[in-house]
Amino acid sequence: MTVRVRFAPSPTGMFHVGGARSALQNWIFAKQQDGVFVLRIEDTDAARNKPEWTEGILAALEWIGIARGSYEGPYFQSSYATEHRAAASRLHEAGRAYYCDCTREAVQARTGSAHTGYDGFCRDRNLGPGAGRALRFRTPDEGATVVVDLIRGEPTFENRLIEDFVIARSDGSPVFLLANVVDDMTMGITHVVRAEEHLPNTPKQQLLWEALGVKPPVWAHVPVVVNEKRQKLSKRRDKVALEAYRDEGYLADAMRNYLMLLGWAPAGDREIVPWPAIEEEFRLEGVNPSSAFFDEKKLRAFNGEYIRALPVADFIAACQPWLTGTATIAPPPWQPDEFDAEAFAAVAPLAQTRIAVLSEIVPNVDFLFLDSPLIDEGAWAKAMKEGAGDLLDAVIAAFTAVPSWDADSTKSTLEAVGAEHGLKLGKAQAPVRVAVTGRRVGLPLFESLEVLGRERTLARLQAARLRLP
RNA sequence: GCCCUCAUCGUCUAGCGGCCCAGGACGCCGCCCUUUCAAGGCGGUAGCACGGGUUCGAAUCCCGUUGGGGGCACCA
Repeated sequence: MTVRVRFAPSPTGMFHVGGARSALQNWIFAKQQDGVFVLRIEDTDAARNKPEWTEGILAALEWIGIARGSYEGPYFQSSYATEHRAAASRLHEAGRAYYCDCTREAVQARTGSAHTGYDGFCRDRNLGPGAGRALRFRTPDEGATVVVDLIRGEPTFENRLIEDFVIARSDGSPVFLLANVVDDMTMGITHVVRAEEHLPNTPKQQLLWEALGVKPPVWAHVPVVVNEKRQKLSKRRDKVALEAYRDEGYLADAMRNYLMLLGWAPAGDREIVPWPAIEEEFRLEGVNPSSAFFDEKKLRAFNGEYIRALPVADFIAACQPWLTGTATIAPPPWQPDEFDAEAFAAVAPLAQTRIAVLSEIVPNVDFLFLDSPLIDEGAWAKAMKEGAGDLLDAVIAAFTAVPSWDADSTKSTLEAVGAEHGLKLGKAQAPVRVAVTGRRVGLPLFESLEVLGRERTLARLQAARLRLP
């Protein structure tokens, strides 16, 4: 029997990083088992559904390495309504489900609590279908349901504590618990790898599989990804959109590597691991059952490593979206025709070790493509202390006279000028850096000056000098 | 409240009875290198939640406590 797994997101307009992790885990598991990865869009909730959301899911999956065409689907839950309803009536006909006309208020009035579940009031009233009547699954009164889980062993649930839950609403439409099971059945799913938050649903679903006469799948509930407060990552309060990370300049390779290390570690003291090795070594059984904090600091470190490992040409190519702007990435501050690819290429290797996310490329190189640099006033105040004017005058004169405009020459020139003013190079370069780049920190100064050119350098130095007393 | 579940440095983890007075990584802190900042190199900081067992021996097994998380809809 071939292994079939599925990833079944509901379209919400953004792709949750936790979802990306589940998708990746499913994907790898399928690949290792020579199985099939099925994508199913759970679009039955109209409120959570827009056609373009689906495109977003496909694009996000593609970005992290799950390309369209390499998996089965996407299927849409909404197009299986017939199967869902058929299953519901089969369950009813078999006496495994019954109609119930209790309102939530009525149940609460009887049980006196909002959280004790349904009390089985309509179990034996033999109601037929009708307006205001939902279909409930009759759960066993005795015994226990044992969930076989690759990560958690065998969580066991006492059947008598499982309420008679609704499987079809009073308008006849199936509820998630049922639709999800029926879809998995019709798609021949053998292993369900999903987030731990679904564990409490599992006994109910397993009961449904059994009632429908099909052997339940093997489950694997991976731990949830949490925020710094150890709560499940939520789209409302946390940064969870994969797209947001992508647009900030996280590399897909770094992201997927990091995501896979949440709850799992390869053998040996390794963390940055090539994707093929992860695909080979990952084991669902080896996933740590406790929740994992999504640490953006560590993600950044990973990303920096991946950026530095890029051949320069690839690094330059990877920077393009931030150099031009895209539909979702803001354009840089310079005019498009002011961009000079040659100058950028000259400076790219210097930037490569200095940024952790690609979007940081912009503030590092903007001074090259702007008429005048964006001056950081804080940096200006700090660098332009008394004596800066004199120093700049001397630098302007010396730079004007330097025979050859290259990094070595400007460096030794500034060194000499600085010495005359009793300043070491570290101090002397500060005012020049701010005058030319607008910032206190940045790429190596003299290399930057070389690329900028003598005229533009001098012009900026003079402009800065004019601002000084 | 009920059900389920989890528990090694701040964080992600290695460890699956002796190799561990617990290893790696991120972070943080020093030092070196150095034209700023990075990168790189070197060093440091910090942990087996607690209490009982089991065992010659426990981070590793069992029980309990505490703490955290998830779930309890005619949402998915």
